[in-house]
Amino acid sequence: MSTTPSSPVTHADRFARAREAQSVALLEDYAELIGDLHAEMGEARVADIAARMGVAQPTATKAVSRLKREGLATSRPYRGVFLTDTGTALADRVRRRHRTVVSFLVAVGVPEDVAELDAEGIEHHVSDQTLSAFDRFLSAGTPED
Amino acid sequence: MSTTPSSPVTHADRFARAREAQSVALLEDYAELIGDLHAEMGEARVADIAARMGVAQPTATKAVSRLKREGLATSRPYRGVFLTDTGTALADRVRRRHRTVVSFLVAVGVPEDVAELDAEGIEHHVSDQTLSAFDRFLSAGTPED
DNA sequence: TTTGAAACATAGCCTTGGCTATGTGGCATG
DNA sequence: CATGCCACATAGCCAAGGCTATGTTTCAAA
Repeated sequence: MSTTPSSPVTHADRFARAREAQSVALLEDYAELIGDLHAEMGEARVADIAARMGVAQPTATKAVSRLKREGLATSRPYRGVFLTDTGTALADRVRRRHRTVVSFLVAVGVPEDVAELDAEGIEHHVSDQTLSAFDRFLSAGTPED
Repeated sequence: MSTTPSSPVTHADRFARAREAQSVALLEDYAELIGDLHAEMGEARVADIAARMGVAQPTATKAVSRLKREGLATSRPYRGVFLTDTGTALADRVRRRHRTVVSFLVAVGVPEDVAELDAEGIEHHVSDQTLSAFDRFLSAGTPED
């Protein structure tokens, strides 16, 4: 009664969604990073992935396995890691979303370094609809751009 | 140039912080929920906690154990769960932050239901500085309030 | 061509946060 | 006052995402 049981979206639903988002967050980050490494140095080595993510090398290896299992990346032993088309699309989408979130936070008065820090966590929970709102806010706020 | 590698705050640092935030996120949610249940029904039973969080009952029990271990809650077997002063303070802080985030999202054009959904994940990654910016934005945007 | 260091893989362990199945305590009701 | 049901606890399992320690490849340099 107190929880408006007739509501289509329950408290529990929201938590379930947040849990879901969190479970794909790391995959998104790894995919984006691999894309960045390819752009910056022409290839993505496990050692570089580990260094950039701030994790031990076996942790990066395990993450790559998960990416492969999800169809986002490919790799052969002792060679670099490559994104599949799906993985590349994901990386691009994540990168764009990240930039939008950071720009948006800065636009509403968050210091750049703080925006960069917070965006890393926030971005994974920003739905398409919210992202659109951010985009609209940005284009409305910078007509002289 | 896209990732400003010369920055004192590295890519890895940001991920570490996001990981940190995620590890306390659930504790925050459980604490807030227990506070809500006390406010709504005078007590917080494990069964209600589980139902609201959308998890099985043993999962809620385990979460309560963690809360107790962290000094946020107390409980005796087969009795309700109670927040400590620290837990209450945390719950209040989380609740206020949640409301601010939702209000802010709505203020920038996100539909209410979507704001509610996204806030559940976003709020845990909003730093004090970013929260202040949201507050400032809200008071600036509603001078007639 | 050998070899040694760096890069990578693998094994095995931990914690967290889910789950199901099953044991136990508390309390209302017959 | 007995007993059955519901609430809760406990045991044991799983996957994810960390870690260290230790094999295995690769490659460049001697």
